[in-house]
Amino acid sequence: MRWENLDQEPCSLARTLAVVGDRWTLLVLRDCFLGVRRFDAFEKRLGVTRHVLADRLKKLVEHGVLAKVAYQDRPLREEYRLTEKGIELHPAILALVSWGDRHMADERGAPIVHIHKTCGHPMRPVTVCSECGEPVGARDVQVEVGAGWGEQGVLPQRQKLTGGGDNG
Amino acid sequence: MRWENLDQEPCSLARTLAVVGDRWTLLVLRDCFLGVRRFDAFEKRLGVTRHVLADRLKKLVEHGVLAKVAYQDRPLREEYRLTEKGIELHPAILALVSWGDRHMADERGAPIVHIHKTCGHPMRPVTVCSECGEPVGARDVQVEVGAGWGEQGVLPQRQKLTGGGDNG
DNA sequence: CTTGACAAGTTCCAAAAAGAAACTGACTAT
DNA sequence: ATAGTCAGTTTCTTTTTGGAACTTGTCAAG
Repeated sequence: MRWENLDQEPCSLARTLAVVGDRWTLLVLRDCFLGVRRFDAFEKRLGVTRHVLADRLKKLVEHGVLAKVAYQDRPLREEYRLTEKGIELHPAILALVSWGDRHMADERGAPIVHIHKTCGHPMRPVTVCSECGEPVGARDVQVEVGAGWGEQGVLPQRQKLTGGGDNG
Repeated sequence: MRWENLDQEPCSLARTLAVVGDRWTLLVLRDCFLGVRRFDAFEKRLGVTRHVLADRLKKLVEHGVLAKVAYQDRPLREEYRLTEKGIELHPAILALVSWGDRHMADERGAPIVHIHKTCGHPMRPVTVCSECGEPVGARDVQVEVGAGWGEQGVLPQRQKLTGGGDNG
């Protein structure tokens, strides 16, 4: 399968990865959440080549994750800002960061700390169920075919996840 | 910056992406959560080339996200199972899937539905603060340098995110 | 008027990675 | 003997990336 066809897959993860499933794209978005907006700033902070950066920014704009906004005329200069669609990637990025904090940090601990403004404390993200509000782990969810599935494939026979628990 | 140095960055997202920040790796993990364990099964379901699949599985094993477990001798056959470290990627994958359901689905809706076994309802993941339990959005968090930051860089001047709200 | 700086790219080439498809090795079934 | 299964490896071609220089429009200094 090729990258270009990934957004046709009957899988929301594949479709999401068609937009952000690239080594640089998520780092660009991380910087967007930190307030970076300009081409040069992305380049200096990320160490990505201008070539690739231009391509990734263009794709993010095409997918409506970023918007190009002029901040001066003569010469025309444009910066990149998160759209609402882009801002909604925050939970996903937060979850990836949290995993890295837990499993990839060195002995000094997490490189950056997230302060929850509402309560004022350093926080970790916790994933809960939208219906009952209880925390959700991998073993607490069961997957079923939904309306958008189509006819293309079939779910694999469910196996138990490693480490105990019951997955049907 | 090269892919190989990414896990040295003082950023948990970069370090996480050094492990899973690849177009195929997250799709492999998605299938792991669906119960897929064998080389052939991954290949058939993903449409990835055997070459790349072998490479990604090897890297996931090296990083301790998957474990290789023999399921028969003569001939030796091994399958890949999520470790606890791998299982903890579930919130991140769920968040990416949820974004895709919301922003990349066609008119028929989400391809697959997640049922929360504890309460029995179809669910979306909601990210809440570990300290106060309130939902957390991008505009509710403030980023500060933590103990693991080192001396390598500096946080950018914080800008307001697009679409209202106040980010200090 | 010429030079230099700034910002946001584009162009060019060599190197690395990915795609496609055949090949290997240790078996089992017919 | 022949074919099939499974988990890869090898070979070859195409695509993508990394690195670095070049372009365009404008302002400021000398």
